[in-house]
Amino acid sequence: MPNAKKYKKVVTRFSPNPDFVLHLGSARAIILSYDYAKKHNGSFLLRFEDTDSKTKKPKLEFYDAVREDLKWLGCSWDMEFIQSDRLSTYYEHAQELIKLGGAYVCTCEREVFQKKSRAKQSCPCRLLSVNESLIRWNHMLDGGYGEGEAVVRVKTDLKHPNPALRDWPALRIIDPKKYPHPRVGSKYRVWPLYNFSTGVDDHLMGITHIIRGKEHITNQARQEYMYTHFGWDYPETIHYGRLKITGASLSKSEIVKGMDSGLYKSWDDPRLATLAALKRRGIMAEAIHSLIIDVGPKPQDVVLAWKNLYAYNRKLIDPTAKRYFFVYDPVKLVVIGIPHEFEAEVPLHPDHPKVGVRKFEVKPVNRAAGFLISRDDLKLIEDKGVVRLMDLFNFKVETVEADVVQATFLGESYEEAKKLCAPLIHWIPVDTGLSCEVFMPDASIVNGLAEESCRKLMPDEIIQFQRFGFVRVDANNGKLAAYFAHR
RNA sequence: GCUCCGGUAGUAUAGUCUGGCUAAGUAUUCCGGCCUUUCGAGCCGGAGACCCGGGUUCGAAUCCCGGCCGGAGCACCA
Repeated sequence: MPNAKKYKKVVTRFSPNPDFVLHLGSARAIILSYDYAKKHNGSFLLRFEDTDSKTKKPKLEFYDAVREDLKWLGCSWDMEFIQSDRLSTYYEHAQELIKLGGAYVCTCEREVFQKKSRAKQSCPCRLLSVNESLIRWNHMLDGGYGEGEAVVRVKTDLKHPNPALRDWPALRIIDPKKYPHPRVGSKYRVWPLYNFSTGVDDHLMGITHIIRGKEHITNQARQEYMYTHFGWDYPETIHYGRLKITGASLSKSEIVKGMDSGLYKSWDDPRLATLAALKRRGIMAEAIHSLIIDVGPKPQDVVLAWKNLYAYNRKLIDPTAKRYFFVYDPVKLVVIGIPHEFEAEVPLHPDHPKVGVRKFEVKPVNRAAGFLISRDDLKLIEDKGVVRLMDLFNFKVETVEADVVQATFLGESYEEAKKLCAPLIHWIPVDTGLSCEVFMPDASIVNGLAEESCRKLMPDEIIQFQRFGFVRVDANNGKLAAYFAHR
């Protein structure tokens, strides 16, 4: 953290446009900003940057979605601002800046201005007196100009090598009838552009450290001209690179496209790396937190592997996730020669016996009993010949057909199974089980039966289906719906 | 095209500013072994990297130059 000691109190902010949901990339800005503020006993602000009702139109639903994601991440904010409530503040500062000679109202057509700017020449509007500029400014406010007819420009250096920095636009007119704002409707016609509102707000709100993506590096250079006009000091900045995760798009336009085309049904589709999707899959906020902190704020781009995130998450959930049997794509297993009834007790967590057990009753009829096992295990069974049902007994395979395996009881001893190198498989008694579908990360669905004791699972619980993977319970009413997290 | 920025193992990261203390540390992944009534966890071991080429220097991942590759910006978007 650069120069943290220079400031009485560190203040950081997260400033999203509420036109989209938050994703793993957003988490970088949020967590770094939040953590740095808290580490220095400072405060963390949330500021909605909703000043464009035309091309990046905010949507009401996203204000709350952002708040919820932030809370979920554990990054509570000390103050909240919404830029569409602050238009009068921007107007005051625009007027002041014009008075200071640091800005002017430009009525040139865009192409005309660009041509002049590229030639490093001043446009005629720049040469107007402060008074004339102020008259034009009032004209913007009172409706004398239509959309696109006038813009406030901040004076910079016309000879700056980067043409993007030359006299950048600060406020423009949006037709309030055509493009009403979702919060304030058609009340305002003059709206600040990003660099103006952000620059003014960062100063007014006492932001000391800005942590944001490197796409804002040139914006800093732009804003510094304005800060100089006002006589303000620019905050410390950290610009980090893009964060990507293999296989999942974090690009807004691509995700929106997928939503529009119906490819994704919702913002928390398991294929997406939105915070909502990760949450639904049972990725803990703390896992994302550790990951982001470890990745840090370097300017390099980062392409994460999912396994990396999973490793953080597994460390968190493995100690507490209860274990259950889930037989996917079930196949019947009939075992004959069973000498007596069994009541199997299977620990809910192998490393923590105190958590308790689940019980299974096996009552053979004519010394025979039926079970359901996963089709995946068929090959294993055929290959090995001798297999153990976990925490129950060993059997010898007689025949393996497409939908049923015939077998003979071999013994109860676990030691014997070990000696015979018998593989251990999970199972449930036939005619029991809770219908269950697991939503996989690729949006496919695995159907099967979860053991009876899963009936009492509550939504949001993160459990492990043994030999299958960790899942988060999404819904459980007569039928279990779960989202796959990872192995 | 112009203006910037960056390139350490499969992935991520430490070290780079202030050259030697590091025959490059850590996490994860992968492989092998141990343990374990899960293909989970744990334990032990192993494999694996400084983009390339010059230069400065007694000595360079660290400094300089060139190349290559990647990224960002060049909106009356944020």
